Amino acid sequence: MEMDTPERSKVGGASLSNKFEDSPVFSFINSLSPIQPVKSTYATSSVQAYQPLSFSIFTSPHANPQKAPRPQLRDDISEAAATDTGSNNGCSENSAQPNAQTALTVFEPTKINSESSTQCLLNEADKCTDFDAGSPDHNTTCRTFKTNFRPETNEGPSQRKNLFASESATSLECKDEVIDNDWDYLLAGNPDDLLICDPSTEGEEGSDTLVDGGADACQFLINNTQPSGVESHLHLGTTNQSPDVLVSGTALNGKILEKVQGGDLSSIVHKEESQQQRGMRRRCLVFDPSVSVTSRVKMISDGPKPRKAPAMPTLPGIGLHLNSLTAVSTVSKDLLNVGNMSVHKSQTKVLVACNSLECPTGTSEETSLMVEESSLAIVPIDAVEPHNSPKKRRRKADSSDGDACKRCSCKKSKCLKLYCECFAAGVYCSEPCACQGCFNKPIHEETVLSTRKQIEFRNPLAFAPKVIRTSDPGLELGEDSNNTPASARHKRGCNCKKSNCLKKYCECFQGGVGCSASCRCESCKNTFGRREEFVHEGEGGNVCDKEEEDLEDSQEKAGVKNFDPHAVDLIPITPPFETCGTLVKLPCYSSAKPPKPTYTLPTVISSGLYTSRHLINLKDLTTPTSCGENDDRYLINNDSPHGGVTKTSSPNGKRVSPPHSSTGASPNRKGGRKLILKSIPSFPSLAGDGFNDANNHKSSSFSATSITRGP
DNA sequence: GAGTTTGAAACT
DNA sequence: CAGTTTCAAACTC
Repeated sequence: MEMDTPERSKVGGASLSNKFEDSPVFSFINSLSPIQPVKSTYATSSVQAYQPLSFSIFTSPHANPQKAPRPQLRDDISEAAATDTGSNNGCSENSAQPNAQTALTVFEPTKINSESSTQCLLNEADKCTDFDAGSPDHNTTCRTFKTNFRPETNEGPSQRKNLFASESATSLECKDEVIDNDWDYLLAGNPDDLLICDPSTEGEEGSDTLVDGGADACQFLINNTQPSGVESHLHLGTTNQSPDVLVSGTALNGKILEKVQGGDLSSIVHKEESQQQRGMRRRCLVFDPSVSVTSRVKMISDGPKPRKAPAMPTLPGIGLHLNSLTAVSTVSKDLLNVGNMSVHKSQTKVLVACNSLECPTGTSEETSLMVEESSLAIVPIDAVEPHNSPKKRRRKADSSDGDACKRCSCKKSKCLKLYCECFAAGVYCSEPCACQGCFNKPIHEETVLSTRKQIEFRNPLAFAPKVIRTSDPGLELGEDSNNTPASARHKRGCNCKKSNCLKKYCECFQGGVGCSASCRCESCKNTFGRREEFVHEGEGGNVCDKEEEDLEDSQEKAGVKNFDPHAVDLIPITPPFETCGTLVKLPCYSSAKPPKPTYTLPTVISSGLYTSRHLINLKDLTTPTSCGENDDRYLINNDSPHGGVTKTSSPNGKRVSPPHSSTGASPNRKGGRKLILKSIPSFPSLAGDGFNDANNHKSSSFSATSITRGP
């Protein structure tokens, strides 16, 4: 295609990092790119935005892979693979199988919303640019997930560093391998779709902190094929590919699979690196992100003894803070626009970053999940970023469109009290925060933990989610079972007097749940269910239908956005989106009568954990606004005797209700993917049993993260 | 953007 | 445990 030249140029340029010129990778790339590296002129696309990042990995200036003709790339790759097959070139040591037939397909592009992906990508790019590019202190990490996660994957390359979805990525793949950066690349066919840049990954394997280089960070580039007909785009996986195949492919010991798919055809290049040679390091694999994630998770448990993460590793990068995710007020929109999600895994850690378009200006929120064998932590990637930086402020301002990205603004609490939403959510403050004198940072980890412990000692439920959605409220709340399906209740109950539980002052209302018997509110008019009616819920639901209309105005005023539960069906759930967006907000359906489909987003989605060792909070994986059903989607405890999908405790102590039998049947789930977090430690309490509990689950820790697609 | 209102958290 | 104070978010102008 006409695009070939530029792309190749880009690729070549990218690969031509000074640093790596001598590397075999470089050679390989060259072989792939006959065209002399040229400074990329493709600046427009998001890809470009990423490029700096991607290249930063190699510490070289970047070329920008823009729309490179996928086919071309693929072809190149295939050729390279074929060529390399006989060679020791790291890129395709093992069997490159140019033949699409053999390609492993993990990914189903068809269900992904290409536009969304694209858009997200663009945003990502911006974000990358915004956040990372300029932050010398931060490891630039741009991550984008554009793929679907699949639970099936059992194994993956133990350490994957980067997945590049663009041509450049492709070229880089090989290079990387040689370089011994431990990067794994996932090549997604559509460069637009995916781009992951993780410069940080340069650390040695086993390096503890992402900050340090994110040494082992595993990043996935997942990409969605763009139906747009970009035939040239590379696709990962095809619709019908069975996960098994993928699994097997990934399962190859020490083998690196590089898969490039273009359209229907996919080619896979298997790279095999003997573990003896590279130990855990495995190279390029193009595959479904889910696989990656899972693999990583698995690795965590299997991997070398996890080192304690020092300070919170934070990768500045593109990402969506889980926290911010909560802020999304327009769920459906957001879901559609879901940003990216990337997972970084070091031997002992997994970093997951989600980006969403929610942050319009690239003020994206970045959240990273760090997982260690014994712990799971979600931390804002940019947590270490200084607060109040102009950049941050700008972001915050930019997020004015909604709650997205909004974080704390503590002035006196040092972000060490529950006043601080970040702290309360179990996450470190990050760039979007406008706090002053903040101690809620990785560098003050001990202080944070001790404070947290102190607070928990005082109130064991202090860090528990304020709002719990469950299909069995009674179960969650310890209340008498009232059979209110999927109703969520404020765990502690509000105490509103003047807001009538119609404003965000009311935690119940904010959480999109009705007031419960535990509330002490006055003149409750909570549209999600009034306290007075709570007692009647068991009889028929608690929603005040008759007042709904009148209350809608109130909700709107309160910033509560209407959420169309059915929108989910419309949303092509890409893992990233789904993961991010859904985590934040998913429609809750009551088996009976759904509460008014209005949801409010918590300002901060708690999902983090401070400690490297202890799982702190993922509570908002099952965000307050999410229902148990959704929770089930995301949190699954395989260890559970219930067959893997059972009540799982969120890190934040939020319990996840087992999926209803009906859940699977939910139309909404149809075609949906699930993100499964296995064995997430239960209540993250640092002080009490929760802690132990978490430890009990420690073994499994983040055993699995995946999104499964429904039938 | 500044000031007010609100209710949770913290304190006594 | 109750009352008061402190705090930061939510809200209003």
